[in-house]
Amino acid sequence: MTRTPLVDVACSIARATDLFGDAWTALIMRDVLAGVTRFDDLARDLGISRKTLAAKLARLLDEDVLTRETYQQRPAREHYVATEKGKELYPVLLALMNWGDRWYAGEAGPPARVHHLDCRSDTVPVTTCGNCGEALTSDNTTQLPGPGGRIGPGTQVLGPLIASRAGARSDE
Amino acid sequence: MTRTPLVDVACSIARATDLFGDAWTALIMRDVLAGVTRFDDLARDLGISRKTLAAKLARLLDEDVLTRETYQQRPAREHYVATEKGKELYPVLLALMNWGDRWYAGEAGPPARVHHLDCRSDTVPVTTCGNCGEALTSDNTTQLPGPGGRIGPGTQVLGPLIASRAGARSDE
DNA sequence: CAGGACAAGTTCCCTAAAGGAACCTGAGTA
DNA sequence: TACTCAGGTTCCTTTAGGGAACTTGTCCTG
Repeated sequence: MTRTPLVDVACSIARATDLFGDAWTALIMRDVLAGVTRFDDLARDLGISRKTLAAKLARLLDEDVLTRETYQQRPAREHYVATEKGKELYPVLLALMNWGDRWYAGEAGPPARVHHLDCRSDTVPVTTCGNCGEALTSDNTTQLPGPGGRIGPGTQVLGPLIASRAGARSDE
Repeated sequence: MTRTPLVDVACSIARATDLFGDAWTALIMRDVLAGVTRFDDLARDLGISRKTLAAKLARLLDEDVLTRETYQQRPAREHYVATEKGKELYPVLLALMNWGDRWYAGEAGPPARVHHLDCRSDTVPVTTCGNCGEALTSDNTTQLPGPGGRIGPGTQVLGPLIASRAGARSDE
């Protein structure tokens, strides 16, 4: 497939997407965070080919999103556990799930509910501003170049966009 | 590649992932929501092959995430605009970007900042409980089967998981 | 009014990543 | 010693994605 390597693109979405942007990684992380952590269970639950699963897990270990931990000594078995970095993918999963629920839940309603243990109620995740707590939307926010900003594929948007929001057009 | 069709799996993450879980769709949506809406601009900005871009856009139109709108009459040109459904993907992008920033921003810092227009400050998105407003994490939430729940690949987790959080293991 | 520029795709060929399914290996345990 | 199970590998085939050139319909300019 010769995917364009997105890692070195100066855009955090691109970087995250490079890892997370395939059909399986999100589902693997969902399962791992939900407690399905063993190779065979993952393979069975996801219906993924064992080969692909092995590759994905290797990548996730490599990226330090998952670690392998021994969960029993006698026949020495290991399973996969989310690291801090892995756990922080949870908001991404929630957002994805929430969107899927809103737009694809059939008449039967969403297939799963998220229950917030602290307030003891089923919850709908809302992405809010860390400052004021208000919900963030594409309309009430703008992207501005940050300290690490630079021009390159996938970021050329920044320059022109800032310059003029309307007729953005990057010459090469 | 013969990807397993995830659409009919009873998991909203899977459904969302089926559309969103490829390297490009997230980046296309980022650009469209940021104001890069024309075919050529997208192709140039993303460094995506025109063929793939055409395919992705067709899919997004098909899914009603984007619409085509005429933006000038004289040489009759159209561009792509996010629908309501498309705009609601924004939280997913924010979560992805936030994660990328936290874990992949180099010494230079994140490449872009999100500015919240309402409170006039650069913001960090937080995924919170729609009820109590507290931040949601994988530790303070559980997934419970919803009204549309059913067993199948990618959802088999629900049964065992609910039954016992520890030794989950789905027999077939 | 011919020639070039643009925007927006489409077509062709090639490569590599995903799927399927069988095979492998090392440690219990009957 | 034979069997089972967890956790992977290996081999082969299919196909989405990359690159880049080609196409079509409209302007614009000399």
